[in-house]
Amino acid sequence: MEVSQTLRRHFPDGVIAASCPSRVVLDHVTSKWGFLVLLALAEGDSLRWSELRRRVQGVSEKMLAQTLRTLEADGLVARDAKPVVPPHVEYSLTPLGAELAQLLTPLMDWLVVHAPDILDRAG
Amino acid sequence: MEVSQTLRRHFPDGVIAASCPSRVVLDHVTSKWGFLVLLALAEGDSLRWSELRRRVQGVSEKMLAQTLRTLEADGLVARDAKPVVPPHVEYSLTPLGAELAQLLTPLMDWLVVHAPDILDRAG
DNA sequence: CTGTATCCCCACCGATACTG
DNA sequence: CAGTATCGGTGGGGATACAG
Repeated sequence: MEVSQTLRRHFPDGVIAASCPSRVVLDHVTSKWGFLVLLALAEGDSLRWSELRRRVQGVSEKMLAQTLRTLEADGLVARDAKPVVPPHVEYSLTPLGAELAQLLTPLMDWLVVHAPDILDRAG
Repeated sequence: MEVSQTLRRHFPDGVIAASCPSRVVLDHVTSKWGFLVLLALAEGDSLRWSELRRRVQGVSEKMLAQTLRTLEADGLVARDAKPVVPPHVEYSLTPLGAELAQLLTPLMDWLVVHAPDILDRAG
């Protein structure tokens, strides 16, 4: 197996610099809830706040808000607040976020399929 | 965009259960250093402890050891300690780990390419 | 060279209460 | 409905010293 040409081009010696900007985004994506929020939106549908809370099981209001704000600031998630009462807010992936989510989905697939074996072995 | 058939089959309602075993493995892979350690080994070469420390910039001895033990217990990383003095230990991906790493590499590619834009926008 | 052992902090996160 | 504000604990993780 080989790492990609892209990575080789950026890091010929195989070292990803601690100062590399990708570390920051990696932290966002691999944050406790970032991955699951992006995945929940990966179907392409807009989801309401309450629907997101339901799908990302276990997330608290605080962490959902924080995660959504981070991902929105990163340009990965779009927030659409309709000016009605009671409030109605929809979240969806931006084109950039959709690109990213396409890479996350096969990873989650693999984890779902192999997790039982892995945990059996690990005890 | 659509989530994969695999995810749909496991979670028809789009909800990944909080109790799903994949959450545990997801935590290992998305842990602060798990992703980078797997990536460092993704070239396929065996790496020595000291080489890993060099490539995964910023990791402490404690966290490298802990991460490697977790990944080894998960069957993703193989540890080969040669009975010589001074000690000589090599780490590599298992076939399972190599499968996983193949999904991680394109993700890191994407992050490296897009991180600058994302951070510019996010400030 | 390849780790373990220990101390300790603080940032993450959950729980709860409250608001437009 | 869709959040914000605040408090408190907890364990992840860094620093250091030590060991086989």
